[in-house]
Amino acid sequence: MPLCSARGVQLTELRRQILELLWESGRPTGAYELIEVLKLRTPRLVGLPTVHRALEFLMSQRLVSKIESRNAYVPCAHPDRRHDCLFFICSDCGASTELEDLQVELLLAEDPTVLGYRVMRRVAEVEDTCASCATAGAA
Amino acid sequence: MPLCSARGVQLTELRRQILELLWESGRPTGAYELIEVLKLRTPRLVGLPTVHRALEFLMSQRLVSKIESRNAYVPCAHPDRRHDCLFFICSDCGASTELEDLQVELLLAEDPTVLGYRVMRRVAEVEDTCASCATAGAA
DNA sequence: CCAGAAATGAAATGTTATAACATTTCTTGC
DNA sequence: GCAAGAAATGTTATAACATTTCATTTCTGG
Repeated sequence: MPLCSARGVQLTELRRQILELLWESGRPTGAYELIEVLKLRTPRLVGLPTVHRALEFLMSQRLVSKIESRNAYVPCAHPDRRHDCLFFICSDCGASTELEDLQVELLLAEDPTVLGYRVMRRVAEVEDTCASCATAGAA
Repeated sequence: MPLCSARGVQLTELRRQILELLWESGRPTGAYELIEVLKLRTPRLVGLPTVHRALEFLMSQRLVSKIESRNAYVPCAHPDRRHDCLFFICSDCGASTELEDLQVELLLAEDPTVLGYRVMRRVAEVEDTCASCATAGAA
């Protein structure tokens, strides 16, 4: 059974399309860039708020994450599980890797309760050149 | 010996003033808000690029960190040591707490090298209501 | 004092996100 | 089927955050 109908929400055409674009892109992609690509593929013109609403929906369903340090969005590999990922972003090519790290998850979950925080949202991002870009740069 | 002169850089009047404001504010503060407060205190009118340049300088000296999920800035408690902090941000009152967490630091530093990343920049932010706001809300 | 470097000022523009309201589309009970 | 309500989308305007560009001032070392 499709994930969205199981949750009682709709993965509409637009939302599905945006999610697809994010998977195809392979790197964190901004809302404006998504609009540009949509222009090339569909007859209708999609407005910026519409895209943001779709992204917001996709994030609420854990199908997409926002990379805060880039103001960009990436598809999430594990929408079925509630967990937090660590994102690695290459400052050179912009590619990102999602790492499921149980230790980081645990730490980010436990420390704040000591401080009196109950946690809803976690952001963990790391940036530098990835292996292939570092190799290319050294050559 | 003052930290900045020891490093061969200048903590000018403007930079010092902005750093002070951040300490006084007690919560992540945006560039536009800083300008507003500066208006009230100094005769001269400070432009947005000027503020961003000052913030950039302060960040380069590890005197200030940017909270990416808020587009806001906080003073850094440990400018003398190169390390990474975890920030807790209250979604209610907006207050932030800086936590020096060696475990998180270690994890964020080691995982990426496995993936072929060399790390320069790390972002770790956690958000939810702090203890006092949670208490106030429950009452 | 002078020359060069560093820092700041000012105007315009770029980028990202949201508010407010109208319209359309999709269900759902009848 | 069809009306009523909910959900989603369209549209315009505006808010919020950041950078480019170039001119001017201030500082610093010789």
